[in-house]
Amino acid sequence: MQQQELYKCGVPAACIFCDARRRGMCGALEPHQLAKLSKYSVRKNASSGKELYSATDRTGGFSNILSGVVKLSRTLSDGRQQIVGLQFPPDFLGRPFKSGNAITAEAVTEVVLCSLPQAAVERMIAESPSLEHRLYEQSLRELDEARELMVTLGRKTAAEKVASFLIMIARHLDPASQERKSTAFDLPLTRMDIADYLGLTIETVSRQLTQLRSANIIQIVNKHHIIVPNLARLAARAGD
Amino acid sequence: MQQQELYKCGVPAACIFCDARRRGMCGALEPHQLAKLSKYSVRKNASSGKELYSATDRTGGFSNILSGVVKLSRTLSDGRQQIVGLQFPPDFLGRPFKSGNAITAEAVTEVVLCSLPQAAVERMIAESPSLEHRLYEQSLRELDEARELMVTLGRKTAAEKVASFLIMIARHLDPASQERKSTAFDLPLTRMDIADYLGLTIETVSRQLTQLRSANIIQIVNKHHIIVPNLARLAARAGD
DNA sequence: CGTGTGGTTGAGCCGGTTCAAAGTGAGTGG
DNA sequence: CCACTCACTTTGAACCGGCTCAACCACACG
Repeated sequence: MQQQELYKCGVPAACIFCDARRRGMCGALEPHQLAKLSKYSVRKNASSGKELYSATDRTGGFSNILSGVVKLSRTLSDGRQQIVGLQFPPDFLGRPFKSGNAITAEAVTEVVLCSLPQAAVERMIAESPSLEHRLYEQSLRELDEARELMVTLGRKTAAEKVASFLIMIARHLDPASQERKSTAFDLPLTRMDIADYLGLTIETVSRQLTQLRSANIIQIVNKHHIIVPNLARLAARAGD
Repeated sequence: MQQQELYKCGVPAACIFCDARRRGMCGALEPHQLAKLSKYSVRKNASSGKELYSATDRTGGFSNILSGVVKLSRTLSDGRQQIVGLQFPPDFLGRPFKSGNAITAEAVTEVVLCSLPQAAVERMIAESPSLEHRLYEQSLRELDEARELMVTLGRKTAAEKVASFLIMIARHLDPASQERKSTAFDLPLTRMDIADYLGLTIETVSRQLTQLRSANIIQIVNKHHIIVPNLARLAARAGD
């Protein structure tokens, strides 16, 4: 078995079945590096609403998201909030090197993290170019998604925004849906979060969802569970 | 003189006074690497409106912006456009590794580029971790700016958008303005570009600018030249 | 000059917000 | 098991910020 071989090669027990090793940043590490890093790693659970790191408290260090969804957001002084990114497993959470940016990360569902001290990660980055390469690739992916969202925020109508959002969620929660033409999933976000993601109000989000339902493009079975019988028909409403 | 020493160390003549070497990606290279790369480099000029690379044509390779301003934008099928990033010297232009993203880069002013073939850059990235580190840092900076813009697009009023935009431009064109409290600059963008950056129409941009002028927060001397006597008063209108 | 391109200003409209009220459903305690 | 609560969602009605459409202005260029 391949897994046993890997184990023999010195992969820490906790990492063997970890998604971060298969698809996340830990995949860039040699077994001995992984062993070193895993000495400092701590498994953490956080429930919905838990702040994982914030503008003020920069001590949060870094983590791999093992399960759940995390939102990155910025809040203006008068309380207006904008979600500027959503992170799914096995994304890496945390901003290497300093940044003046006041961004908050918060769990939107139950979340399991593999948390690492900042110093250990930064040391490992310095000595492992392939780790830095992996992180660079993630930041480029985040940049692509950020630009996608900018188009949505700046130039799409409310209806197009909600359709785009549903497609984005489907892509993340059910990657295989590309091949098939239908999908179903549980929305990990509340209406409030969706509104903060799309630059809308909860009322508008709600209205657009019921409109998609009336047009038979989606079925809403219980507020969070959505069925999309025909992804192409949904995509046709996304505007791009 | 330091410059002479560097020259003795084998820095190519064309690179000696180049900003990309002092503050851009070339600063991460050893003289011999720089010499190698500069063999393939071509100085290019582009005038306003010139497409530097596009969704379809991915052959454009990479370049350093030596002077001028470049916009990155995406256009929806019906013509709606959103600018998703502005790049200033000595930024690096081009998306390493593949991306499904259909983003276009276009000169918004006269632009001078130091253009490099894609293969040469990717080879150099592979063998120089410090180069990749430099590029990673730029992508993190772009990500910070992208998120800043998302807040602007999603949650700010037209007046706040325009004020935020002016502050961003001041920061890039006159970095020393932080220390002083006033500044003046030539807007590198047309009203149309500003509108596409802020998710507004040209009319709204124009109205907000005249409103800032009426409030004596800015002076508009000739459509593009703006004077900001008191940056703090402008910042107070930016919303955050 | 006329022509064209980019910018400004005005009037009316509309998509999305605001404010208000009612609906839904999970959790809790009697 | 039901009644009660609380958080979230939906729906309705009125309002308003930014858009649309249209006219005019400024200035560069032939």
